[in-house]
Amino acid sequence: MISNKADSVIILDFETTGLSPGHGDRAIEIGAVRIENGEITDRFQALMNPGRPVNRFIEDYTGITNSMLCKARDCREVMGDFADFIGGHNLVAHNASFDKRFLDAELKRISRRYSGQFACSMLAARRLYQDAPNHKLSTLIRYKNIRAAGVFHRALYDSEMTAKLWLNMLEDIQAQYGITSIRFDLIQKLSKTPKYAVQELLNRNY
DNA sequence: TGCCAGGCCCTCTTTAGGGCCTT
Repeated sequence: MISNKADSVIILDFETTGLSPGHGDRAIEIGAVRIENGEITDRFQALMNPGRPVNRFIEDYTGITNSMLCKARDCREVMGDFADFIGGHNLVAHNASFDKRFLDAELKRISRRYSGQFACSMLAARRLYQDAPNHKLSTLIRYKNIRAAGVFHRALYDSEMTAKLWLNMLEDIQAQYGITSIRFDLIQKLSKTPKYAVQELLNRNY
């Protein structure tokens, strides 16, 4: 088991009506896990009613139907609970720029904020696993031989898979570079480091 | 009815364009 500051985080995933909150898209499901000391210690999952129907593509892509969303709680209620769940934790998502846009937009609607920093598992994986076929979440799970027993594109399952990938990355950094206490900002710095400079960054033992 | 984004990265770059990722 690993124990360091970088893995005391909330790992989250949104399912949404589309790609852009700036063009009116809304969240329809939030899933998240809390990781502490290398283990999942808490979970959050909720569907939320966006106030309008989702299109057929989203129903097929996520398995979340309009019938399910009609019975779901309002986005405002769910996001209020989720803001309480994340508290002041640092946050991780796969392609974090996407989830951050929706988190910011939904919390703005209820005048809530968060104080944690975001890290992106996809950007970090692009540096660490440069030989992977691609850096989609499902591909990286297979690439790392992580046990998967569920269906991708549901928020809680994707957040759990992202959490397992995140822990694998921390273990790989620890094993390959001997960094015993991996700080969250090292992962953020790694994500912005050019590929050719990754080895140098990690060899510095931060 | 059809279409709509945005951040990051790479390169045949930087006075730009296109692919990757997310739903």
